Amino acid sequence: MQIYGMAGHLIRRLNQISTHVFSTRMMEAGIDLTSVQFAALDAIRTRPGIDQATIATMIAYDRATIGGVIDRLEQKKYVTRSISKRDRRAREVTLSAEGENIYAKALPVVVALQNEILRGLSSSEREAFLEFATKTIEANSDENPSA
Amino acid sequence: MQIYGMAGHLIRRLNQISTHVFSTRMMEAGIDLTSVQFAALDAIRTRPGIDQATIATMIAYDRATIGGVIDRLEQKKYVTRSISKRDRRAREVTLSAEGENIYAKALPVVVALQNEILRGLSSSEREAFLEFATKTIEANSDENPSA
DNA sequence: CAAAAAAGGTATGTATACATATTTTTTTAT
DNA sequence: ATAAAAAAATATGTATACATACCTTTTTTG
Repeated sequence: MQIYGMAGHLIRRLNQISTHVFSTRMMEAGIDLTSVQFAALDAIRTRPGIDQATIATMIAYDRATIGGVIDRLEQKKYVTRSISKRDRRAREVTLSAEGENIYAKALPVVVALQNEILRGLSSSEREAFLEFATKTIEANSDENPSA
Repeated sequence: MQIYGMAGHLIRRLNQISTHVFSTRMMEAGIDLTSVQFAALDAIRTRPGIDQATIATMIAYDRATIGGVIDRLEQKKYVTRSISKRDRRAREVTLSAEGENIYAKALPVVVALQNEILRGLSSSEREAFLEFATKTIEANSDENPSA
């Protein structure tokens, strides 16, 4: 087993843990949202009437995935979708009242669970970790803006 | 947008970058392996005749996912699967000659791309990052051995 | 302005990723 | 030794995740 100490393996495990903490805490709070769905709600809330391609860019996903995510948010009545009058290719997505409610309910839970993900690190270590992560992401975006 | 600085979001982006670098470099090298498939080959190579549940535990996946991964490795002729004589529930998985070859071809590529993922960090920062990641994973495994 | 390029969305296909249920087989407990 | 519990696979269902192709609409360009 040569892979245990590799960056790729460790990062995948971190993401696995992060996702697990997220779903556990949301479930406990009685909130039916995945982390992508929450991120999408967050983007839509910031820019009401946003189109799907912009949501995808903002939260770093591809259009196809976001299409499916918005489908499910629409099914749950958290967002509404309508064809834009300015650009008939685009769908304008907006939070419903239920969407605002679930977002307000979820936000404190989501904020609280962030430190839980990094449990095991001290405050200063957490800060350093997040800084290294940010730097890594920036470096890779510079190299490959499409990724 | 409240999510940009959150641990969960940054970790997902890291994983996205990591996966992207992995597939790009493997593709360039003419190797048809995903990161999970490589991890599985690595585990099988370490313990020839290993069963799927043990593979899953070693590389931190669930059995259902690994079942599909082994299916695809078998289709590509990189592994062989047979019912264990000691335990007829279990499938003994072993690398084929082609599997050994592709592993040998892939390993240097995989090793080389690890630092590329963390480009943007200095050597000492890379080391610190990997240490923080390891610590985080350990802390979460202690809290939740099943995760 | 008409052809070409680009952009938004959807469709399709592949590969995770994991929860839950089911089947088969083995192990444990009485 | 037998019923019960546990374990290994597989099956099923849901949700990413992303590449590629396609359709429609808009923008750009000659």
